Amino acid sequence: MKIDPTSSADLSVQISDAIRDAIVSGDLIVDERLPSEAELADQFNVSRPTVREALKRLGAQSLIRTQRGASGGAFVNRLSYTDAYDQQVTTATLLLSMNAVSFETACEARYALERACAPLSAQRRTSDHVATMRTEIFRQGQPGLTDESFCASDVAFHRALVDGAGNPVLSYQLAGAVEAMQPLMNMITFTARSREAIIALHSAIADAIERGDADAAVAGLNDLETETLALAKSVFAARTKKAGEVK
Amino acid sequence: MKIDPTSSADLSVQISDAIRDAIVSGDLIVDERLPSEAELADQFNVSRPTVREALKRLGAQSLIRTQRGASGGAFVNRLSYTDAYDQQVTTATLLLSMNAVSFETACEARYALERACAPLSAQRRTSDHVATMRTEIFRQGQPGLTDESFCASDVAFHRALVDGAGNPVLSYQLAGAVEAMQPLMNMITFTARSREAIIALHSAIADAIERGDADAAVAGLNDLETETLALAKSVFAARTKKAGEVK
DNA sequence: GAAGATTAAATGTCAGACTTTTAAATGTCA
DNA sequence: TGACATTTAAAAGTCTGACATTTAATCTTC
Repeated sequence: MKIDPTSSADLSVQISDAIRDAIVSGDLIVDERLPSEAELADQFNVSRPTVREALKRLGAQSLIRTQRGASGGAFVNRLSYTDAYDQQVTTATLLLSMNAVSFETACEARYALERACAPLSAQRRTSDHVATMRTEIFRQGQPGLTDESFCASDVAFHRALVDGAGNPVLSYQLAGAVEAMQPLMNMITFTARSREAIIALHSAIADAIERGDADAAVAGLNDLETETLALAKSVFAARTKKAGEVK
Repeated sequence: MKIDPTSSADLSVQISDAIRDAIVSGDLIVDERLPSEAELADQFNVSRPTVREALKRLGAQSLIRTQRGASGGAFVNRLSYTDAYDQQVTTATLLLSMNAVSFETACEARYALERACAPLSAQRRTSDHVATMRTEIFRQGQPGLTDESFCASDVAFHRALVDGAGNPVLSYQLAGAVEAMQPLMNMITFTARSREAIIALHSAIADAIERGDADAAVAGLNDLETETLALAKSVFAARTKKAGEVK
């Protein structure tokens, strides 16, 4: 690992890049301990704060973890599904909120991806997954549930559906699509009637998944997408009209 | 934005969390300038290096960007699709390589997701997308192409297919699934015959997309998945046998 | 008014010291 | 001998204060 002191790039960037490359290429293997900050500073011929800035950057991407105390230090981190999942969700959420992605676009992407999981889920889901879906459906029917809680339960329902496919890579990929939609969904007010409609569709989907009927599950997701889209459209239309009246 | 000096968490972590929350919640808006490092150090009652570490972490996640010089500083960054795309690809690649994900699992996830895009792509693809697919198919047929280049072209083909759906959120989500597979694909040696088979399937898919035939496109992807899986299985089997002989 | 020189503000870097955490080595006692 | 307390040292975390570098705005001069 070497850096180029004549390069215009910041030293700490060069250092974090060098270490990142070593990790990605496999030169540094999982759980291997990096030299201490002081040693790294020596090796790269920079000061310790500069090394630290580089390490912080790597830590932010879960590429390393640090431990204090004797026999502590920076260790190459095994990127767990949970870490990747979390990163994925925050990135997707920010992407959607910062780029004014339309409800339609996000919704389309989400349901397209979920339909991809449905056949696998119908085939492999365990009873646990079905139970979770049922539980969430029941929760969604409880009176007095806030819109936020309703949305959160909706996310949990869809996660169970996706996890039912039994493919962790798929679950990870879907994390962003499913969870990042929540802030957008939270902008919707659910009337008692629209909740009823959604719950009915959820039940149909859960039934299909339980009896291993892939086609019915896909069809159910299609219906749910149509319903969600129509609901959003009517809510936004009402809001625009109201804004016009106020003006 | 406040931090709790009695908390056991590292100060720089608390600071980066506080700023991150401010960005995610919308308290800080895109392109807004943060106070200078010295001012932040004052506000949080910490030293400048501590603030800098926090900022580096945020920079690593593309949440902020920094500029040197007068009227420089840290600015809230609009997370672009390209930034998100890149992050997604590196995370997915690392996740696969560090967790010994089987070829089958990754392959299944990838094709499931691609099949989700196919119908949309068949409906909306522009002539550009079709042209890209044709170009890559042609390239794949060139003699003397290395296995790596063949894989890279394969990725380009599939990206065009996905982009054809005209949904940037979908393209972003698929980035990880498509590109992270490449290192796994690179482990495969492609014989002339297996290349021929793949190219034929690619052509069939491109044809289907061009004439707007969603079902045929999905079927083509199915065939391609089967072919890829069989190919991988035979390659790995041959390798295992060879290793056994050597022993 | 435009080109160039100056200035000031901000990040980037350095050096060295101190604090806190933590595991391991050491010591003590039953 | 073995379990428990104590010491110790290594490492990350933090602070202070300084200097270097970059860059936009301002000032100066023609």
